[in-house]
Amino acid sequence: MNIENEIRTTAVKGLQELYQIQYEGDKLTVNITPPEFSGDFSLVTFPLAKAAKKSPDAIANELGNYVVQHLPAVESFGVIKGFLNLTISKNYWIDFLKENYTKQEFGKHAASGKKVALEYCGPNTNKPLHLGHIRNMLLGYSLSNVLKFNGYDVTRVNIYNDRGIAICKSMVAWMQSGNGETPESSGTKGDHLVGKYYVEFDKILKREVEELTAKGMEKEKAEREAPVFKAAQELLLKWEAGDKATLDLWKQMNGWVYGGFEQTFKKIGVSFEKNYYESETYLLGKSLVLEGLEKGVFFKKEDGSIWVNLEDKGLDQKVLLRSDGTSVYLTQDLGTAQLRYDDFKMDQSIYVVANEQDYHFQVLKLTLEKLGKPYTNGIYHLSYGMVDLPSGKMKSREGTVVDADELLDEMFAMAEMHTRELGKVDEIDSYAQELYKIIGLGALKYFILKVDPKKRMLFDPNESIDFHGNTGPFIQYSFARINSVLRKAAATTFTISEEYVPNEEERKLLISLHQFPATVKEAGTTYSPSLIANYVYSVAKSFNKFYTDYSILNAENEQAKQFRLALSQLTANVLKSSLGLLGIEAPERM
RNA sequence: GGUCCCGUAGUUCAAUGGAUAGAACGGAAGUUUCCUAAACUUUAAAUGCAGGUUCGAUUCCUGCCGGGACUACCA
Repeated sequence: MNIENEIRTTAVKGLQELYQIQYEGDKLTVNITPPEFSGDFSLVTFPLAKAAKKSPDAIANELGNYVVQHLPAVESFGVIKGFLNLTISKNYWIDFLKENYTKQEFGKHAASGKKVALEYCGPNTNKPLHLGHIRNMLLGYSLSNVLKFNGYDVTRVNIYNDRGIAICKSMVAWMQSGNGETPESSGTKGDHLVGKYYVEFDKILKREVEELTAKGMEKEKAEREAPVFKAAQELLLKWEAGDKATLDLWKQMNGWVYGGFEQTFKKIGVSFEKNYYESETYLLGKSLVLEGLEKGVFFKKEDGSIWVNLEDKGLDQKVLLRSDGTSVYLTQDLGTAQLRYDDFKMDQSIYVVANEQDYHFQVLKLTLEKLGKPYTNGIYHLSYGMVDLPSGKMKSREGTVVDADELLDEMFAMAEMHTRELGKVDEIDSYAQELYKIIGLGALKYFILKVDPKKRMLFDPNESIDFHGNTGPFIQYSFARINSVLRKAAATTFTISEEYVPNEEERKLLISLHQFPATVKEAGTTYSPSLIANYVYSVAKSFNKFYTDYSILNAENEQAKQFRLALSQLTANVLKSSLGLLGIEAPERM
């Protein structure tokens, strides 16, 4: 139990004994005391004034006395304008350091037995991954790490939107103008090759629409009547009918895409334990819809289409099966949800999907609820904000997407450039290529993960991602520097004296490190890796200040040296763990 | 039209209803015989507008202004 919670618990007892009032511990406000006041933690007494029928200052004094008497870790208190500032005894901090500095995984929770399935990425198979997918993947992967750290049994899953009109468009264009091009024949990455023909489809379509409108046809009609569009629709029908040639080409082109995706996943450092494919779940979805129709929770219209009515929930009627019996997006998602539950029987199912699909997920949950599915309540949509460009939303058709592979390569090149500029290559040369990747990825991942997932964020391709200041490399550098010191110390255990009195900066750093477990816990319950990013930055900053102001290896005496080495060790562990939770590697040197 | 989200320094991001709204980049000025200067120090600079609730509002409520998303028998 951390000290903050002990303060809460003790204060709750105090309120009961002093004023006979019942108060819930988590409703008490306990913060780290701002630097301009003396004390370590502050309790706000204003909200208690009414119930206790006393002034905030009087409560603060009485409660302060109570806490000091009943909680040995608290040695003194001060009261300023209704704020009760508590000072933790130095022995508490010394013991805290002693107990934890050797733990590689300080703060990690034991397994709780709770199962979580976490879906992220969810690409279409007709074009390469872009910056939007990068935010998605980084969030999903990081969150999976955080939940594991907090004791959950997490399975990472991906869902491929591998069927439908989009992939048919790429197929048609490839048949018309591909001349048998393959990734091998042209040396093009598979997903990019298929994406090229998706763009090609649009070009052909545009040309044909122009020809038709020149002959006097209206634009909307021309878009439907264009031969290439009709060909794509026919291909979709053939696919649904199980036409062998169509299925073979579909499998081949999707195979190219999966090969390409696999490379990108590896490059960015994410992975999945299980893949789902909509082509394999839509039939199950259909059967669920029919099941609902039989139960009378869905209804059929005259044209044969099947609907769910969500007007009682403040939404609309939504189609579940088209009049021709084919399935829609929602149908597939119903099937996927069921299949996943059958596979894992998980307590919670998290979907990392952009907030443009908020409405879709409301509908999905309510529809599953109508079907009476027991796993409905465990579904959580982590709705993250989209990545915008200065010009607005990214649109693949308008060519304004930031390609994932290109961005990653740019980051690696930037990392190399910065490292060379600083003249650091010589010492590390054989390790250099690996290091550029570690640093480049560190910069990119931190840049994205430090932003609150729920908020949309801006990416300006013309402004390069920083390597200085509040960035991934800053934290990586702090870690590398600590490591350098620890290497020179050439020891892994240190003798911490109970007599040692930590200075202000050491104390501040200790408090900061002490917050690590609580921070990770909160990041998990709020699904916000950004909390960890902001936290680890403050730790690194705190350490760097300490590092410049005090010498570790040449400390004024042996006591100080041993204490500082242990403090450095714990800092290194926390930095490494935090970065690891964000999916960022911590380099031993840079 | 309806539903939902967002407006914080020049820019990109922070701030469970709590003390003087924090950082970073960019701007200005400094720190290297000493553990890695991708660091550290100093400095100027912000809550869209108007009300309300509260001891206290960037945070909650209402209205307005501005931006965005969703509202397909697309996925």
